[in-house]
Amino acid sequence: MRNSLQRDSIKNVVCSTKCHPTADWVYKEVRKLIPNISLGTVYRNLSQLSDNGLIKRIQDGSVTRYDGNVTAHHHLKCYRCEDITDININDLKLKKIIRSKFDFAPSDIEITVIGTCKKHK
Amino acid sequence: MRNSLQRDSIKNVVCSTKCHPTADWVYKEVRKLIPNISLGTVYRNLSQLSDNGLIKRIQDGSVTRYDGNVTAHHHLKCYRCEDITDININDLKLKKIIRSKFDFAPSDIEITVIGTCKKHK
DNA sequence: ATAGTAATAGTAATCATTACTATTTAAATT
DNA sequence: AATTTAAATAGTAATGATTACTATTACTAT
Repeated sequence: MRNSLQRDSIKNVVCSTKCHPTADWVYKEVRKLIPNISLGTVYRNLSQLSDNGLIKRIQDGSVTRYDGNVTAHHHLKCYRCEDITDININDLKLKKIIRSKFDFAPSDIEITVIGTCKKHK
Repeated sequence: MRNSLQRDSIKNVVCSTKCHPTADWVYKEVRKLIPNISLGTVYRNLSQLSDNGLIKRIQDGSVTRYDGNVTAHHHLKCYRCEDITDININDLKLKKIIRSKFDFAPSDIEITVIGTCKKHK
């Protein structure tokens, strides 16, 4: 993977927000820095960056979002404000149960909790 | 919601498989019974059925799948065979942690475990 | 400096899903 | 049983997100 200003900017945009942006949001932000960047370039680089583990791809219903937080974590999604928040949950016990009870070797666990956040209770 | 042969057939197709079918798969199956059914009818009814809690909508990456199992459950997804299996996990403790630690009122928890199933270990 | 090739901009194509519309049909009412 | 009403349908067009294509540009190894 060769250096490019476009990819650096895309990575920076994703990594300097906690809003779990969509490709389109990233496109609009990056255009402030590189006005003639192509939408295809944004998609290609978001894929490439997540394939290489430099950012994370997360699925929010049918829309794909990206996350600069690449450490293992899970998500809270408030259905009132639509905000997605990163949380840390110890899932070692869960992994153990999956292995023993279901004879399944887990490589990744995705936990999304839908509900109402403190701002909207 | 009025009776219709189309909707009944769609519901039957979804409920008599464990393969978590996509809209297109359902369309192909239902066409064996109703050859001139419209794809739009399949989409509309799948939405309607899941909005009314008669089937479940599940998100598999960017593709939407449907599940005739409407009881609370979670999923194992083998990345070798792509199979999705329903599992029961007691998530009461997790809900408690979410409430107390993150001050978040969970209404639904989605757990997807990605890994390799017993057939492919 | 040059060569080789990855990356880009711009655009077209794809694919899943939704919207539209004239017609059909379930089922409530007479 | 005939009539009415609105929900549902088939067929098709439109949408929106993502991917593919291609000529050109620009990293980087030699």
